[in-house]
Amino acid sequence: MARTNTLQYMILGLLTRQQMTGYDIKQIFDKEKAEFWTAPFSQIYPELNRLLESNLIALVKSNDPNTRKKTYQLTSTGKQVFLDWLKKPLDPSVTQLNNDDFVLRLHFLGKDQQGILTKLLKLRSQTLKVEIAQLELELTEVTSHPEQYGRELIIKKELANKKSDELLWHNQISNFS
Amino acid sequence: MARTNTLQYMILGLLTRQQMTGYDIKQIFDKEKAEFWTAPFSQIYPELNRLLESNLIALVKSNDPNTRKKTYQLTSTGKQVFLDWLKKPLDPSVTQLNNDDFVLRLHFLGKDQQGILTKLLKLRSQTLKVEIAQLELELTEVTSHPEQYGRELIIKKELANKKSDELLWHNQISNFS
DNA sequence: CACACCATGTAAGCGGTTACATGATTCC
DNA sequence: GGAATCATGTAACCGCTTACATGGTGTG
Repeated sequence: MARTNTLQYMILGLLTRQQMTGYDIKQIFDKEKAEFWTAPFSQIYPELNRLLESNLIALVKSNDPNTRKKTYQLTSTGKQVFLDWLKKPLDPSVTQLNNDDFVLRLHFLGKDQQGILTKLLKLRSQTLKVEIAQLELELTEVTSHPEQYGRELIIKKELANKKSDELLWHNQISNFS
Repeated sequence: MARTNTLQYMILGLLTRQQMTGYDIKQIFDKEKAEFWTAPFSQIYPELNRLLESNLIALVKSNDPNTRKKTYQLTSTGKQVFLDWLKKPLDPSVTQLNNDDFVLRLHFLGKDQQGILTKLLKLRSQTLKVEIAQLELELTEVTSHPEQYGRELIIKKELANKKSDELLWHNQISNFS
């Protein structure tokens, strides 16, 4: 899924909710895994140290001196970097939004950010329409090849999913306005 | 997506259709990309040489001596290795089948392999039912957290997709019997 | 006192991406 | 004759997985 260090933004995103340890982050990844993301400790801890190094997060001073726990919080730079990432698809130069990038961002949006939310839904909806048109074409082609029956089923499945998604986001947008 | 050298099986699968060059394989990957798979030349060519080394594929002797083209065909060992991979989820010890593994296999199944096809559809359908039940639970939990509105939408989307898939495979199985 | 869980890491290896390199053939 | 396409590779890098390593805390 990942291309440009997605884990970094997932961690920053979780830290916008509240301060956490690496262990806490792993718990949340595991719990919310099915919908979007997972990562092992061997990826999380080094990443936290890199984020610390580049001042996107900072250690929370503990009042308990005998704990090994390292609790992290966002710095103001970190907040900004996360927000920039969140809004990146809304840049005018970006004309499409794939499912992974979409879901990753959606995960961190609440009803309070309805502006960004609506724009992302619209962009994703638009991308889906293009993809649906493309798949309709592929479907008409593949039905003339009975030996590719499995592939035909895959296209039908993908089409059904994308149509269902498009309808869901469309209705969501209507709810807001 | 891949865990245990999936590319290897994709190449073998394509070569069950007909003999091909590495260049041909890339073309097909690009054309059928949306549904399942893609790979750059830098991955394909080394993989072909590895497959050649382990005698799963063989060079087709060319009657044109001045071409650089290398056309490959499956060996009998290669055919067997591919079939074993295709049927692996049908092993009694395997009780679930994720979407990636399912789609990858489905892609190479025609109406002539209805036996394997039906079994794979049933296994996938069964896995989906479990995942749907899990997501229903998560949905009731998340609705009490209005700040996680985005996550709620993701769960709704995933639920709709999985229910749609389950219905599609269910109907497919009925068609066959 | 054992077992589960809390808590933080390092090392090796592999699959996949991006960039680089080379040269033939075909079509306008 | 230039551009697109055919055709086959190598090298460097990076993210991710698996395995390994260590030790504290809480509960039955």
